[in-house]
Amino acid sequence: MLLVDDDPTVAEVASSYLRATGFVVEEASDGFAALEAAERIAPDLIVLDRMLPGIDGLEVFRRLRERTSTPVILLTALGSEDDRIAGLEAGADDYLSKPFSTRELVLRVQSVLRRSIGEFTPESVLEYGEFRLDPSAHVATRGGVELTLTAREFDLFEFLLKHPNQVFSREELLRTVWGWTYGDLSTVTVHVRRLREKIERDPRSPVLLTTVWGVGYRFTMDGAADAVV
Amino acid sequence: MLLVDDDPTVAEVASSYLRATGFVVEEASDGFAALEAAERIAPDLIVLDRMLPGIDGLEVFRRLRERTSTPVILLTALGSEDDRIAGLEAGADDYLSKPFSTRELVLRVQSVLRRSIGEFTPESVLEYGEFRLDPSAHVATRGGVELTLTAREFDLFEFLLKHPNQVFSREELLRTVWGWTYGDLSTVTVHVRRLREKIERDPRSPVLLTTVWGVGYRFTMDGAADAVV
DNA sequence: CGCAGGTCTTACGGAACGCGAACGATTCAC
DNA sequence: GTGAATCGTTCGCGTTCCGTAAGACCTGCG
Repeated sequence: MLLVDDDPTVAEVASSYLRATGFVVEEASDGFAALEAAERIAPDLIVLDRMLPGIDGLEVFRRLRERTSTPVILLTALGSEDDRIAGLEAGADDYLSKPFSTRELVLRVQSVLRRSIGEFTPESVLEYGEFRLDPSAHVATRGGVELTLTAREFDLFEFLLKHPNQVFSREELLRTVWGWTYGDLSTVTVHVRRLREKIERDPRSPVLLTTVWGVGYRFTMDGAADAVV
Repeated sequence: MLLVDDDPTVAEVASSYLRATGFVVEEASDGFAALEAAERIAPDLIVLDRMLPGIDGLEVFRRLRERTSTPVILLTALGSEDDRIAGLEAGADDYLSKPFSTRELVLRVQSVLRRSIGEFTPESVLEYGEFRLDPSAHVATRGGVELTLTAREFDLFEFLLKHPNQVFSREELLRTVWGWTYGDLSTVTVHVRRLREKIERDPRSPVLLTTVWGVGYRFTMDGAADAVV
């Protein structure tokens, strides 16, 4: 997969998450590099920012279309419906407006790939200890017992499971899981609490989803039943 | 393949994309040229715009049907006027509403061709648990008992049966089952409700076709007769 | 021990969402 | 032409979820 975005932050967050999902991601930061890379690696999918230095994203898109039929997801700064229509008319396969959550991006990517290639997508089921999480079915279980998570809780849990033993600040979580660039950090706090309520044996003293004081949160599997994959 | 559209932009983008995919594409920009070309080159598939100068697309379609059984994909401008999509369902092999992504078009083209070639392979019957669904005969049964589904309900059910244990957003269903690029999402809601009315033991508390709050719908077979997978 | 900043808990209002029912419009069968 | 059937839409209602605010609690440090 080829990811084209001139904003290093967006590129880094998005690509790391896509990689964690199982995709092989190549990056490009401008139009020329994008065209060159598309030629070189022949990706099965291209995520393309509309606003690019040098050649405009749409122009890059047109040139791509001249020689290949690779699916393209278009990213744009402002999410107006007009842009969406324009993008679709130009032939983009899908469309996403910034800022977007990583979940949204992965969903679109999978949807497009599912349509173009078939059933296969790298992310099938996520397993970690006694936890099992199936994003496509949106089902989470602990030891076979289903956990009823809300959409946000599911996203948060999914992200943490994909990046275990790693500390994330509230800002980071807000950016990657929520897709916000700013916002009330207590939103994260509360959702972490609610998630704990559902996955921890004793939510009062968390073992899995722990607080790293002054830094953020971390998901770990310390428990005895650590038959990790 | 014959592509008929009076809009040069659409024709150019679509045809170049189809060619990049590997099809041999002939173009026509009005009804007469379309009929003439259809006669001359005997294409294996025709993509036909509904709105055409001179003879209307529908009229072209009827005349085509008089002398040949070439598969036809109809392009319609949604919302522009009273579209008789429902009535065309019987006649056209598929239809797509503008604006559409070119990839969507390619997918439909491939699907139609696959169908027209493998038309006589009787193993297109879909079975899942106690459900049995025969797309070619348009008959659905549950435990041998026939379910009287409408066209839309059948399409929806067919899609869900083909992709069990997977969540689909309303938007996704609208695009894949209805062939719309955008539209009223409550359309999906209502049809899901109607379908539930016919396949669920207790439609009030669905077991098979469940709602995933904030995400979409999912078809699952939890029931006892689960000899699947 | 007391303070300050960070974290947890609870509660609440608004918004989003899904559901049900019903209504025209249209089509098809007779 | 008439009536039944299908389909897409609309509206009101109840529910669920989410984000924020406010206070209590905890941790680290002087």
